[in-house]
Amino acid sequence: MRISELARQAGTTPRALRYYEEQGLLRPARLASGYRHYEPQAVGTVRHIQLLLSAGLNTAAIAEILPCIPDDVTVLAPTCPELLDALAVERNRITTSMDRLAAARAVLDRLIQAGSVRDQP
Amino acid sequence: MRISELARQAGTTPRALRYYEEQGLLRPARLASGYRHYEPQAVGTVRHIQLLLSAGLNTAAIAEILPCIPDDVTVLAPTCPELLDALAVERNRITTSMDRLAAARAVLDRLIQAGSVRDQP
DNA sequence: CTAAACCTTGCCGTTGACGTGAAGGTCAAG
DNA sequence: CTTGACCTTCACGTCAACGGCAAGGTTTAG
Repeated sequence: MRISELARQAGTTPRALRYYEEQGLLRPARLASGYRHYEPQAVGTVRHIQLLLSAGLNTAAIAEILPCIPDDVTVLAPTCPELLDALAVERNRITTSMDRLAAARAVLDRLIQAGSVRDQP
Repeated sequence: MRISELARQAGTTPRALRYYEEQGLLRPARLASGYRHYEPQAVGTVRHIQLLLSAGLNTAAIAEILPCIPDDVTVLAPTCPELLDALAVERNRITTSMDRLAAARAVLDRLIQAGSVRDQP
């Protein structure tokens, strides 16, 4: 498939896909015309990228982790053991972020609570 | 207290505090010399700002919400009812972020699991 | 065969929360 | 009274993940 089709199926833009390639996250084949050619499994790969990006990982971290994520999401292939540390680091980062989000949400919850109670004294 | 002392106590930098003021989050008094003068409670305010920033709120949203957060965190003063919508919007944003983080962490967990199992077949 | 709809590389623009000097005023210690 | 550690206001720089546009090549429908 070509870049626009992949973008459509993965819910992103061609520009983003070229950026991912520039960052070493994707390595599409090239047609004789110079056009990028993607395998169907690239859809899943891009979805993984987006997921990890939305979790606050940067492209460098994803580039390190991505090779360990198998094409078939349901079958976890033997991953790279030497990356366990990196994985743990990112896992901890995510947990820390979640804790901060929970704390911030608690503050908002208390404000919402106080505001709502005011309407029903 | 002056700006560097506040920065120290709140765990940030003078530059950030000036930025917060520029964005309308802080309104310190001024000495005759032109120096900014902060009340001790500003420490808590800055901590709230940092918390909300780390939760993904931007300074505009915080500027809207911050006036509703009382100095004494344990005593929730009557808040501004007209901001309940804005509060709910941010709350939902946070919840969405937490969900994404959880999903990403689950992916990492499965990779870590697969990697660890490999060492104990 | 031509026009529309793709694709390519290249390169500058954007957004948010600051960092980093520069040029100068202020204050406490010796 | 001077030195050094503060402080002030500009104002430009940074970083990440793209957006957008230009100038050109390719493919496909009619």
